[in-house]
Amino acid sequence: MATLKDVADRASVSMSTAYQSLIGAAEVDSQTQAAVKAAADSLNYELNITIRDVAAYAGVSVTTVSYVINNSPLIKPATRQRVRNAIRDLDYHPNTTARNLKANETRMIGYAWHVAEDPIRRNPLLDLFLFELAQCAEAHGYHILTFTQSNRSGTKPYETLINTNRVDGFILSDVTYEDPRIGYLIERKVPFATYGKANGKWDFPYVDVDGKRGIQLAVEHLIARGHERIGLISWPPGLRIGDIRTQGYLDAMKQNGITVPESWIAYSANTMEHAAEAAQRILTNRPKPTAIVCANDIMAFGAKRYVESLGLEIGTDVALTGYDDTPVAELIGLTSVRQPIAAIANRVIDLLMAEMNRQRPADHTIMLEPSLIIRESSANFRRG
Amino acid sequence: MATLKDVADRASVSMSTAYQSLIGAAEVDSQTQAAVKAAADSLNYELNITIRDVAAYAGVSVTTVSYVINNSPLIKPATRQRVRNAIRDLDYHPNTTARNLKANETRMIGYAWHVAEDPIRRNPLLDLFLFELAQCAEAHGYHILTFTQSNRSGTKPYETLINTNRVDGFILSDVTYEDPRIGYLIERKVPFATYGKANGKWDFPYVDVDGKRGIQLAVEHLIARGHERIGLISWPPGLRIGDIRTQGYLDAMKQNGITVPESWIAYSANTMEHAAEAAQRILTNRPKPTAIVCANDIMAFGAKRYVESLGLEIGTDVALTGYDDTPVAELIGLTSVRQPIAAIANRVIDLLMAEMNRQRPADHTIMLEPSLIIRESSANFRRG
DNA sequence: TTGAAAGCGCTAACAC
DNA sequence: GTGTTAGCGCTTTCAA
Repeated sequence: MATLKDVADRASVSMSTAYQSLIGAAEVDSQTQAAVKAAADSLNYELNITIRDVAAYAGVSVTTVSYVINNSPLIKPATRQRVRNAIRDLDYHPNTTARNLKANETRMIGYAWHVAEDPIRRNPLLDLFLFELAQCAEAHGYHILTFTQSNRSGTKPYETLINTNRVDGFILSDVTYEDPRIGYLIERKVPFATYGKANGKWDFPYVDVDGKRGIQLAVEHLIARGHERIGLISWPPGLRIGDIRTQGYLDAMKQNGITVPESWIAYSANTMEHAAEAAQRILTNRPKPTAIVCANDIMAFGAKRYVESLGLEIGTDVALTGYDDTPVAELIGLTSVRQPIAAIANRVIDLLMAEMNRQRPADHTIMLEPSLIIRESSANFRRG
Repeated sequence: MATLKDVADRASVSMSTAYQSLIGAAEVDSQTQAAVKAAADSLNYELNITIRDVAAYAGVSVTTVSYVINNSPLIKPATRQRVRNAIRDLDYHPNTTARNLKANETRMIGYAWHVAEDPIRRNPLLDLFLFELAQCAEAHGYHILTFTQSNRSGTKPYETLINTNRVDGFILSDVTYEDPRIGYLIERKVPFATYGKANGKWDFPYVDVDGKRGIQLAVEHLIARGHERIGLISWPPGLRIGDIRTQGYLDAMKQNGITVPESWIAYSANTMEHAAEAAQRILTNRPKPTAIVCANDIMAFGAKRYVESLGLEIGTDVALTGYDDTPVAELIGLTSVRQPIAAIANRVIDLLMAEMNRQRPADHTIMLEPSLIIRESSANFRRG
């Protein structure tokens, strides 16, 4: 392949003129432009500025240009300036692929989220999380490659991406207790960091949010508002996240000296209908509970439906809290526990960056605090 | 850098044994393993199977291996099989970066969505859309690079990605009337396809959903249910998408011989509060409208709030329809217009693939049909 | 039908 | 401080 210099030489113009001509700049008269274009054609040259063009333009070697690009302190200021000017004049941008080949890296981070067949198990916070993730990654010179992963695909998509050198590392979310991806990535020695903790047997960097604390915030808020008979709707025992939230409720109640009869707790599948039934079971207690804490926003929504079907008012007759602070919580004025999405993304990227530099910090398991967003659903308690 | 063959020679074992030893296979006795590892160490070799290792293992040249990888018909079946075995035995995977450098492509597609400061303008369907996008791209051997783009960033992020050879093309969504990204990409001759139409002056491939038709579906459904006095809540005129939906309503009413007084139409900003006020304005008409069509789900939610505050029942006293079929619509039983997300993603990727092969089909502007998801909010009409 | 070798654009050891 | 040059792993022309 010919270079820009070859074209310039053949057309008997400066490299600058050749470049200007090829980009069709108005500064160059049309006759010269035509001559240069003819020269380029005859050499079968297509405009594509490389490090060699910059070197030729600046009258230095490619090494020098490379050093300038990479901010090496070796280069004399005058030379550096000359190269910088060349880079500017030719609008040069280093080719990432070539760099990556040389460095054997991609500066790409793989991320997949779960798409369940169950439509209710969607990912309402994906837009926020992914945006933050991408932003943090970009701040470190990386980009996010989003790929697909069905429920049954296991480690396959990860394998492929690693084997074809598509990514340097991964961010995982929706981590399960015995997540096969974690074992696999550890074995393959591929850097990764997760949002969510696993079983504790593996040692790997993760960020988690204190789910116990989240529920405690909700319970304590209700107690402060004067509630004492507080029910709980949560997932049936066995699910890590559900167990943690249930425990948070039990702990908070105990700490406040409230004895919880079994009938204040109702387990529910993750649908409005089941949650509505769960609310019904709780509210048949006498005396009737005045508040219900829910393990997520969907369940809270179901509970709300049931309460309103009784002709009672949410926030006044029965207080309600959710979890996750999904858009629906804002919409229906539901007090909900918010996870610090931006902070999670930041920290998990930080952890991954450390992994990729093969320097795992001592504190590579990070626990973040949730916060309670108070809305109308728990605002005004009319003491019965 | 030494090759696997060098290591095998130094340890006086076969390449197969050398490979097995280095991956720590149980089949190789520990003494041999140690010897091979020592040889690798002394050569400063790190296991990394390249096309040259495969060639050496199969006793052919790299050219032959390359041909096999790329399914060239030139290779004799026996040779092909030998190479295939070598690839299998060494678990070889071609390095994508090297291929990309050679081919001057990345097999990456850039995609960014809008993240507005306004939290209500979130992207509740991103999880679906992005998943479908990634899936279709992967079927073509491409991956999605998600990057960030604030409201004010204009074409900058696109520029950077192009200049650094990060992507081969783009998918755009949230396209505005005079979207600067479109002009820029056309000028730079970078392949792209959009979800959403622009002003019509530019010629580029896009997929759009017939918004007029969507509203018509809603109106016709309501009329079929016996409604005649049907109001509309939409964005104030001037927004492309809003204007289309408003027009859909006007057309459908006209086609059904219903004259629409101005007071049946209320414009609203995209919040529940404004939509509630809009609903109020509509419902002060006498005789009172029995149904309200909304330009999106958020507005429908606001309208629902107002209707219920009147002690009226949605679906029985006042029918309501939304648009977008966001998760909230399902949750509250809102009849809503659904865009065919999977089909959109499929078609837009198809269009982009064609662009990247520099072969734009004649039908490169595609209009897809929405569908109406009927739920309780328009289910039972009690004729006044 | 297969192989030798040039080269994609870049980095960095080594030489001067 | 700067230049020469050998690769990174792959594809592909040209030759045999």
